[in-house]
Amino acid sequence: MTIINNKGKRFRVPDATIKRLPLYLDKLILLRQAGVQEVSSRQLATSLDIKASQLRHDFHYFGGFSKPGRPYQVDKLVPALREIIGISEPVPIVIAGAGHLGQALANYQNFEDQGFPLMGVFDVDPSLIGQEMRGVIIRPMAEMADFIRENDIKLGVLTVPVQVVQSVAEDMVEAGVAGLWNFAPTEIRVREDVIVRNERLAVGLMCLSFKTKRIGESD
Amino acid sequence: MTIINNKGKRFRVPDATIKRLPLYLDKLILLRQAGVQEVSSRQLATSLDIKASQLRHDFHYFGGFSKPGRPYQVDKLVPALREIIGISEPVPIVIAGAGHLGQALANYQNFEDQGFPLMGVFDVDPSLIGQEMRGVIIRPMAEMADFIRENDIKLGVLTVPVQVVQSVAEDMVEAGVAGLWNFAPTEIRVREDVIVRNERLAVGLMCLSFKTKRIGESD
DNA sequence: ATGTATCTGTAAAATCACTAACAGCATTGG
DNA sequence: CCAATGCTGTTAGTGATTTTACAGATACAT
Repeated sequence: MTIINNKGKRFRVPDATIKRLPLYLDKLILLRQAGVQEVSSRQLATSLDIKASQLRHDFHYFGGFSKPGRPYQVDKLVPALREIIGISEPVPIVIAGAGHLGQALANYQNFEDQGFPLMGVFDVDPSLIGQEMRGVIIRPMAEMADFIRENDIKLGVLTVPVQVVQSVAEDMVEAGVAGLWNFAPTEIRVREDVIVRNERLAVGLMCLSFKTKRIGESD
Repeated sequence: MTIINNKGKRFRVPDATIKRLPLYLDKLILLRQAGVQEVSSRQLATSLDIKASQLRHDFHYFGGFSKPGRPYQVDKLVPALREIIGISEPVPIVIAGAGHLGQALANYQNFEDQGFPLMGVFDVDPSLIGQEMRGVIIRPMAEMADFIRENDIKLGVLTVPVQVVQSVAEDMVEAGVAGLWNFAPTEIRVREDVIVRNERLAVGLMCLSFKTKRIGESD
């Protein structure tokens, strides 16, 4: 139910396919780091717990990822998927909140590898300000808005306490951010053209627990 | 495509519905914390970006969550969903790796609220061992296996570096864990009756970035 | 009381997604 | 050069999910 335009043309691609593209890309980047050059639809699919035919079906919407008879080439596929997903250019991010979670995310090498360089980290705690993480210095929260404007940052990560997340989110939006990644366990209200992704970690735990209790049940 | 048994009876419930139940529960727990007592299908659904009819359809598989004409009662719904998901009893967890991410998760009050009390945190770093977080003391990694056995822990969280995650995962499985929540950006191989959930945070960032670039496009 | 608005439960219809199957290309080994 | 193998691209068929639509219940205001 989604439309993609590639060089002016318009395709209609199922939502379910769109949702899988980032999974493919993530896995392919891991493979590339491991030095793998070629991967068949079966290899890639089974490692993601889907059928090979589905993967080929997904790729078929975009076409030309490989020649018939030859497996996919990781080096070709990664940029192609990045292009489709819309992250062929690096997408810089900032993090608000340099607590444990903020620092954990800031130290997560993978974001950089996946095309999301960390440009700034902000906090109100004077004992944190000035510390450096991966070459990024923690700055006072008061400087965040200007920094976002000056560097044209479009994605903001919220790892601040739940009490202040609404206000920080508003600052970010005001400064021009187009997407918010919210780790606080609460809803935030912003302009409706701003995309909010609420990361509810507890939901992951529930799914995991659910599955462990159904081992061996008939289907 | 999944079968649920409730008091001896067997129902057939779509996977898609099952996947939404934890989202409902998470949201309802937030509402309960906010003091909300009643919620209509529309209110609950729109806050989760789905149609109200779908929510009612989902609940219909289990039945009896409300009387026709009256909205759902949060206090009734929360335990009912916990029961269905299989987490009506608290599910204790342990965390391996007390780095930033491990500490962030350990300090996440919400897990406790959602029925996943943290029983132990383990690390190899002597400077961390002995520190206390939310009443839980960081212990030496060497004690983890025995602790898991003695306390019959079934869920393990892996926030250790990628180089050692495979080995730590094996220790956990050996000690009796049934589910692993892996935050390391790599695949882990374990007995096939053990459930592994790979938390790929970068995938979330990709989805978010993707959406921000399609604002206003037709459908 | 009675009308109105709001709500859920439910079944049927419409939409969407997945899978199986196979044609045809590429490579390898004899 | 030919057969065997492994691979993708593609389509048609099947299965699953979502949406629509509405009946019947409840509460509230007048």
